[in-house]
Amino acid sequence: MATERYNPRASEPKWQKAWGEAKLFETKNDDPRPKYYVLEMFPYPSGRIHMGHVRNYTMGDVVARYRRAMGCNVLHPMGWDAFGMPAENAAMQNKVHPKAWTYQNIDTMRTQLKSMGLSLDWSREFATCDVDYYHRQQMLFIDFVEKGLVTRKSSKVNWDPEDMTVLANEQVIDGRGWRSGALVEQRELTQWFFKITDFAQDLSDALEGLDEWPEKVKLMQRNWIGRSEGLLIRWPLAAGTAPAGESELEVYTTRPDTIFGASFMAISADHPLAKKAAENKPELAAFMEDVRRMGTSVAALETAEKKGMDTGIRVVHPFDENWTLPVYVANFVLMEYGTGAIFGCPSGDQRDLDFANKYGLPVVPVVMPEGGDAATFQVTEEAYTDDGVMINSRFLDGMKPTDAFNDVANRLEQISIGNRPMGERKVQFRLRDWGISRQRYWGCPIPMIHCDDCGVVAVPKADLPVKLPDDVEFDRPGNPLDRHPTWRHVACPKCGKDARRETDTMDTFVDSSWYFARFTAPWENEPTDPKAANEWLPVDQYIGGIEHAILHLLYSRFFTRAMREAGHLNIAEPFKGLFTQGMVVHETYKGPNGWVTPVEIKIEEADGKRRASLLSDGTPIEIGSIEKMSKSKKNVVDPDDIIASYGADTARWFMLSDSPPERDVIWTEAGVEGAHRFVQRVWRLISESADALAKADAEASAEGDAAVVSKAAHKALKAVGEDIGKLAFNKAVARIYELSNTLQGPMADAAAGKASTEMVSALREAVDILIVMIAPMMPHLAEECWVALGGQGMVADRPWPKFDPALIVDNEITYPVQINGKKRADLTIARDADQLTVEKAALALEAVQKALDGKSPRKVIVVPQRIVNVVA
RNA sequence: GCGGACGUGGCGGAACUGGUAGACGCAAGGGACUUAAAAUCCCUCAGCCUCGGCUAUGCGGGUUCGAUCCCCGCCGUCCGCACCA
Repeated sequence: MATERYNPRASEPKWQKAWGEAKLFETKNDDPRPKYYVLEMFPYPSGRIHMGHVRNYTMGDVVARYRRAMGCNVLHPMGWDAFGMPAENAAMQNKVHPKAWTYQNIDTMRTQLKSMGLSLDWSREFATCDVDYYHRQQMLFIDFVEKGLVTRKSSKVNWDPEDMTVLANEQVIDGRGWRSGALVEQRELTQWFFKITDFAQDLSDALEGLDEWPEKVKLMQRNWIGRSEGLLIRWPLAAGTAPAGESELEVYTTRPDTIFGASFMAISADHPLAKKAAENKPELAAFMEDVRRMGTSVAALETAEKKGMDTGIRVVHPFDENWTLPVYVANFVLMEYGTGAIFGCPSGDQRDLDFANKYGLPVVPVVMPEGGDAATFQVTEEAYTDDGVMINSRFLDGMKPTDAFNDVANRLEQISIGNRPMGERKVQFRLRDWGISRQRYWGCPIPMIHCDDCGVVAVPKADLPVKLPDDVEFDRPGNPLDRHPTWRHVACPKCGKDARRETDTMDTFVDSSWYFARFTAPWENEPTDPKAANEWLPVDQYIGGIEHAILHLLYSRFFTRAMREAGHLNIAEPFKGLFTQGMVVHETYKGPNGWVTPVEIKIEEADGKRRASLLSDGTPIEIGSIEKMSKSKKNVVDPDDIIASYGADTARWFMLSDSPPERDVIWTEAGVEGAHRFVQRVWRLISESADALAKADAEASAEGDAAVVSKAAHKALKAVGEDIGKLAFNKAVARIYELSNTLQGPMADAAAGKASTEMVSALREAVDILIVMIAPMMPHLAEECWVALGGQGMVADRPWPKFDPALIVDNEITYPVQINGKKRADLTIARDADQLTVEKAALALEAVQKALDGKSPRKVIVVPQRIVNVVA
C-alpha cells in the first residue's frame, strides 16, 4: 500500500502546539516522583541560533525525554545569558539600545528553539538582564560582602584597550582579549574581587569527588588552581648590604631540599626590597623601569629574554653564617605569585641554570641520579630535575629529596628570625581572586555607594534593585554610567550626605554562575528557595562546550560554595554529571574573491575526486579544510534552513548519528540527506503496515519466526536505554538502525497480509518499542507514527517499556573456534552446555581435526559464552 | 618546555576494557522497477593472491593460548597551561 511521504512542515508545528497545550514539560516542584535536573549551558542571545546550539540542545532534550519516560520528574529549563559587550557594540554601531537589541534577539532565538521541538519548561524562562534576575544577583553580592567574600583592592589588572575594560586572567588568551582580540595591557586599578582563593583548597580537593565529570576538565581545573606545597624561607640580609630598615628576604620554594645548591636570590622588579635598593642605584632603577615597561604587554612577557641585575644586597645562608649570596632583580619573577622572591638553584632548574650561566654564578649539583658518582656528577647545560640522591649538601647527603625537604623544613622551623621561624611550610595556589569589575553599561550594577565620610557602603537590600538607567548614550568609548548626568548621584545610606554610586558593573560570568540555582524557583523574592534548590541540585546532567572547562565551571563551583555560606542552598557542587560536547565543523570553500558559503556552491564527483563550483556562474571553487563553523570562514549552515527543508527531527537525528557526542561532528549535506531518508523510512515502515498492525494485540513471541522479531526488539530496547544513559547517542542510533533493518522484511509481509497472528502481535510490540525508542530523538515523527497505529495519548507522555530478560538471551550460542589464536570455524551449541561438552564438540569439528592431523591438542581454552581456542 | 588525549577501510565510527576486527551510517560500483528521472528495493564494498589462504587497528619490540585493548621504545595529530619558584 502506498502512503504519502511524511511531511515535517505540517507535523512538527502541530505537535509542538499539542505538547504546549498539554503543559507536558512544565515541571512542578512538589511532584513526588524522583527528580532529575538536566541542563544545557544557556545561550548568549547573539541574534540567531547556530548548529552548535542545535547539537547541544538536542543532546539535552534526548536525556530529558528519556528520563521523563523512565518516570522521573524532569526539570529542563531554558534562559538567556543576556548581558555583555556585543549589545553595547550593536548600540554603538547601529544606534539600537542594548536592551531592545537583546530582547529582540531573545524573541527570535526563542522561536527558533521552539521549532526544534525541545521539551523545555518555558514557564521558568528568564534572561540575566531581567531586572528580576539581577536584583537577586545584587542581593547575593551584598550577602557575599557580609560574609567577607568580596574585597576591593588595587592590583595589576588586564586592561583591554579596545573594549576599554578590565578582563579576568581567564579572559586573556595568548595575551589578547578573548572578545576584542586586542593586545592586553597591565594597569594598576582599584577593583572589586570575589575571594575565590578562600576556597582554593576545597575547589581543588573536591574535584576528586566529581566522578561524573570528564577527567580532562578536572585536570584542567586542578592545573588552573595550581596547588603546590613548599616552604617560606626567611633569609637574613648580610649586614652592611641591607637597605635601611630591611633585615630579611622572604622567598617561597617547593624545593627546600636544594638549599645547598642555591647560588643567588631573584626578586621581582615590584618587590619592596628592589625599590629600596634602586633608590641610590640609578642603573638598577632604569633596569626595573625596563622590566615594568616590558610587562605592559602579556605577549612581550612570554618571549622576553631572562635578564637580571645585581642589587648589591647579599643574604646569609640559613645553615652557614659565613656563606652569603647575591640578590638580583630578575624580569622573570612575578610579584603576584608567592612572595615575589625566589632562591635560584641552577643545578635543579633550567631557568635558574640559564640565568647562572649568563651571570657567571656557581652551579653546584645537589641531586644526582640514584647510583651515580657524586665525585664526578656535573651539571653544565641541562639541569637535573628528576628524583635521586642528595649530594654536596652536608647533613642532607645520601637522603632522598623528599626526606631532605622535610629535614630542611623541620630544622628551619626551629630557628627564629625576628619573632618568626626561619622556615614555614606553606601551601601556595596559582589561582588568584576573581576580579569582577567591568567598566561597562550592559551588566549587573555593583550595588555599592562611595561616601566621602563613610567610605564604601553597601546599598541596603530594601533599596534594591539598583536599576540600569535607560537613557544612555553610546557615542563615545568608555562607560556610559560614568558620564550619566544623574544616575550616580545618591544619598549615602549611612549618613545621608551626597555620595556616588559604584559605576562598575559585574563580569557577565557572575550572571551565569548561579542561573542553574535560580531555575529551581525563578519566582522567589529571595535569590533561591533553599528547599527547592536543595531538592533539585546538583544538576544531574549538565551539557555544554569544553571551552567553559575552566571559567564558567570554576566560577559556578565557587558561587555554589559562597551561596551555601550565605544560606541560599546547602550543597557545594552545582553539577553532578558534566558532559562536554564537541563542535559542529564543516568544509570550507574558497573562491577567487574569498570564502564562499555552502549554499552558493555545488559539488560534483568525477574520477573519485570531489570538485566544487559556484552555482551562479560555474567558477571553480577550492575545497578547503574542515573547520569550526564561523561567520568569517562562511562555512555556516543555518538551522532555520535545515528545519525548513528537512524538519527538526532530521536535524536532531543527524546531530546524534555517527560521531561520538564528545567529538566534533562534521556537518555534510550527504549526511543530512541520509538522516532524512531514515525519517522517511521509519514513516513508510510504519504507515504501510499500520492497517495490519493497528488492531493487533502487542505481544512478544518466544518461539518461531516471531521470536526473531521480539528478540531483536528487546535486545535493542536494552541497548538503547543503556546507551542513552551513557550519552552514547551514536551507538543508540546504530541499534535503532539495526532494529529497523530487522523489522523491514516481516513488516512488508504483514502489510501484504502474509504474516501469522503471532507475527503480527510480535511486530506490533516491536513497533511500539521502536516508536518509544525514537521518541527522545525524533519526537514529532514518533507522535505521528503513534497516531498512525491508532495509539492512545501522546508518545511524549508514555513510559519507557521494560525489556524481557528472557528475550535477550539466546538458547543457542555460536562460539568462534580458534586454532592457535586464529579463527578457523564456528560452533553452534546449547547456551547451557558445560565446558567439557563445548571442548568435545569443538575438537570434533572438521577444521579442528584437520589442523590437529591426528595429534592431540596441547591445550584447549574454553571461555564460557565467548570463545574456544585450540592450541595445537 | 610541562601536562593530557588520540592514531582502526575511501569517510564518520563500532568492538561488552584481553576473546570472531570493521557493527551502524555515509560515499562508491553493479542490478531491479520506470518511457525517463526521483524515490524505493536487491547485491558488492580493508588489501593481496592460484575460492583456500595470507596480510592488516600509526611504526618497532614484549607479555599472553589469544592484543585495537596491557607493557617498553619511536613517529604523527590535536588540546590545555605556559617564566607559578
